[in-house]
Amino acid sequence: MFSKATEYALRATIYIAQKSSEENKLGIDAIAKAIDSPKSFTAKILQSLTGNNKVISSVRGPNGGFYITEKAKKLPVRAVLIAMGESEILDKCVLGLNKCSEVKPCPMHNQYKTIKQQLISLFETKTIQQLADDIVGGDAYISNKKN
Amino acid sequence: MFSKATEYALRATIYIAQKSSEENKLGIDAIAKAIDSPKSFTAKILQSLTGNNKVISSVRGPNGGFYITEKAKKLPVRAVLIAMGESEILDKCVLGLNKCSEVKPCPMHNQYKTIKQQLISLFETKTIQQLADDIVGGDAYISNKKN
DNA sequence: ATATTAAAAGATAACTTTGTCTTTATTTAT
DNA sequence: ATAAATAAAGACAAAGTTATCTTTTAATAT
Repeated sequence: MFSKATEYALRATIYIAQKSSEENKLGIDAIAKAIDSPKSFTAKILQSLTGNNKVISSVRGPNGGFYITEKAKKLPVRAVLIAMGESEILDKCVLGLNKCSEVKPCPMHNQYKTIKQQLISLFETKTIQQLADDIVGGDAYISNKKN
Repeated sequence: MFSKATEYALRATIYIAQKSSEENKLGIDAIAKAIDSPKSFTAKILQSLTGNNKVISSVRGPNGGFYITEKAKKLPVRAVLIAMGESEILDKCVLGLNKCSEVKPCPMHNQYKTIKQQLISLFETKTIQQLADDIVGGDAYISNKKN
């Protein structure tokens, strides 16, 4: 569904929300290892999330690293997609028609529409915080390792 | 959601189902023009659909072209995804975790699962014929042109 | 101030996807 | 048989994505 970059962005964001705080930041090595992603590529991706979009925060230097503010934890998961420029794919025509709409629907439109709405709603209502909490609570996992 | 190639494949298949028959085949020029896709690239894609997977049929030479059998029209839309090797994306973990499952769910899993099931069901139950009929009946469109 | 640490920024490479063009093979019509 | 039409096959090019490595900048600790 999403690009590798966005998958890593989602995993990294959730991991940072779960493990870090402003007092206890995470380095790129720890993050990449935990979410099983290529380190340098993940570093690049995190830059997309720390800019103006501001899903995660970072500081350089000793004891620096990545963390997420309490405020940002309350952002919907879709904020990550927006920061990665991949939010539109939730809303795109499944046949790739740019004219597809209520007045000129593609033959999949009407049935696909209701699924799309659920997708959008899911990414819009779920917060980063909630996902992190599921992991802390032992109800979900984010490890991708062999064991 | 899908690659350009798969979008073109879906559009081409639906168009062929709508406009052609074994007695009245469609050339690649007509198809590419109708679905607004790059001609040579579309030709390549159609080759993927005419092989063993056999969603569409073709014959070379004068009065040759592409068409679809009545039997193939009854295939689910997912047959096109399978032929294009993109059927798995309907079933993939949204965070890209290969370990994600009922017993070890990612934090999106439980809610995303129900949406995925609807997606799979949609592509599994809708047939190529049904989509083509919607266009013939004037209830749907497949043109991507400016007007 | 200086050294150290860690992210930011930039250059580049490998791979994949998208797209084009040319040649070949096959079918039909004459 | 030959010519013409058309898809199949193959080689290639352009663009985008994924990934790595090096250099720079900023923050902290000493």
